[in-house]
Amino acid sequence: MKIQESAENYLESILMLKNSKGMVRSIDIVNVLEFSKPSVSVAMKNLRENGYIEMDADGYITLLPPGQAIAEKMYERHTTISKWLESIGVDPKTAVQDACRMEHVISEETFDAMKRHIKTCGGK
Amino acid sequence: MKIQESAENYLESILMLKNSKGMVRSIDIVNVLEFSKPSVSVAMKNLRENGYIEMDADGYITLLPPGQAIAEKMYERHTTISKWLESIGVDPKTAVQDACRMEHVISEETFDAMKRHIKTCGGK
DNA sequence: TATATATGTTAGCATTACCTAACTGATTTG
DNA sequence: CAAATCAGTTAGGTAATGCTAACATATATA
Repeated sequence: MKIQESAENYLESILMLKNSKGMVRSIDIVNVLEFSKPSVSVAMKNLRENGYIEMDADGYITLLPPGQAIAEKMYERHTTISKWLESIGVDPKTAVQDACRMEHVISEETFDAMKRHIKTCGGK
Repeated sequence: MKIQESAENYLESILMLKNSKGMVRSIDIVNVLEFSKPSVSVAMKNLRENGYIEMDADGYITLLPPGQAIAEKMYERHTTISKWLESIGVDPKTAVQDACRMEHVISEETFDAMKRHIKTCGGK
């Protein structure tokens, strides 16, 4: 199973929720992503069946190593890109929205180049 | 009909083909995008039915004003982003690939900010 | 206790966007 | 001229990703 854009997004959301409130259930993902409960339920089932997450009897979700790796990668891209967009004058809300799309479509090489560029060129 | 990412891509390809070789038929799009003939045929049918393109009896394609506008917008994004990525050290082939994805997902506001940023900051 | 609320699931559907198989019709070529 | 090639289409299929309806449970509350 090649990891899909939507799966990357769910994993990233799980990590962000874990960071912000410790424990994560499907309903929390429903609330942040604003997808329907069934959509999230099915997505979690897929992530579970493919070894990206684990769920205990109460529905609490843990990222397994492969899921954690993807989540962290997306999270780094997200924060880097959205902060950079803000620094060059994009409205914070738009910056987050656009970072959310860009983070899934760029190559490793492009992201590395962007990081180097931001370091030398900053938001100036 | 809200314009879809794939439609944006087809329209952009039509414009690029028109620029490079004057006349455009479906088969030319098949060759550059490497999609199947039926996929392109159906996509052209949709663009035709929604007033983005026109086709003469011989299958030669013309961009109608709404299609032209979208094509030009995507083309500008494409060239701006891919050149910028190259300028910050991304391999030309990767730069084009990534620009091809990014151009469809960013907002007007982000693209404008990127253009301003490139002007002041260049590739340095 | 009866009901309401919260969480999660299954089943079935819609859309987007690609695919292959099989066809038509026109033109080119041996 | 017969056969091959080229361009395009129609029909039907698949995968990803969302949706609603309906239902199962568990817990909280009037």
